[in-house]
Amino acid sequence: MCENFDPTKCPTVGEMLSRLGDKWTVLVIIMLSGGPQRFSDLKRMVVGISQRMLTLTLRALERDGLVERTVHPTVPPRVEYALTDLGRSFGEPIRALGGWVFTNHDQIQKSRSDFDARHARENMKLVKLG
Amino acid sequence: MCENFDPTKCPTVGEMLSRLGDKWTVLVIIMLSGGPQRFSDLKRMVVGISQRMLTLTLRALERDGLVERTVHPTVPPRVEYALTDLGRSFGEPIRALGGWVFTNHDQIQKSRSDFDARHARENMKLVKLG
DNA sequence: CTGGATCCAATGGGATACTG
DNA sequence: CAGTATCCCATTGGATCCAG
Repeated sequence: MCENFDPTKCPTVGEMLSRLGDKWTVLVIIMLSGGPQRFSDLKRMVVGISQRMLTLTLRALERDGLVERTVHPTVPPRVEYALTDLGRSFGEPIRALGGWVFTNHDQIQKSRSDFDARHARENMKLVKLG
Repeated sequence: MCENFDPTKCPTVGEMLSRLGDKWTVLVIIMLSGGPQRFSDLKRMVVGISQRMLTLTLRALERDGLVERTVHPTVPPRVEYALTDLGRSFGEPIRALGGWVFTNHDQIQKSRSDFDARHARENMKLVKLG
């Protein structure tokens, strides 16, 4: 991947992969792909996320320019988060990845259960009893 | 991503994303994309990886059916790792992702430095001195 | 050479309480 | 409502030692 391109850009690839690999980023992006959302609405939509992690996730996405944060100076405060053009374009490779997993899901699952079965048999030998 | 597809497959998407987000998986896949490699060769190619993490990474990839492990019963032992067809096809969405980061690298970096500059200014206010 | 077992430090992330 | 600060636990990953 880095062979044909500027190697100095490779660390950024690693950083974006780490971001994708964290527990919440992709879910938040998916939820925002339907349109802007308020903080508390996102918290409700992304089931299981904590206040803290939603804040951290949104800050990271904002810093990378994938999400735009808009504060409406009303009372009570109203803050909206929306995908930027960059954020929306990011959805494309993500969907490609998701599509790959969907199409190959069964093969992956079969491979896993086969592997686990093989490994279980190997462990049986060591027990020698039971 | 999950809207139009079988929702039971979504956890697998999360698992594969976590795998991609770990520190070594993508690098190992890239190194194997040129052809089969021995354990110690991989350890040399993937600079900085520990024995332990190379083992864990390869096991995970083998379990998912992306990598095939072949033991040649010689002495000293010779073990080769190769991408399967599934593993090679996985490279496609990964490259798409990498390509996206490469093309948008500068915009991401600019967004980050802008964000950091803004945030630095905000923090200055709190210091009130210096 | 391949890789399992163990110990340890760093990080990720949840629960809770508090603020503007 | 939209966060920030703190505490705490689970997981990740590096270093090292050991074995087939």
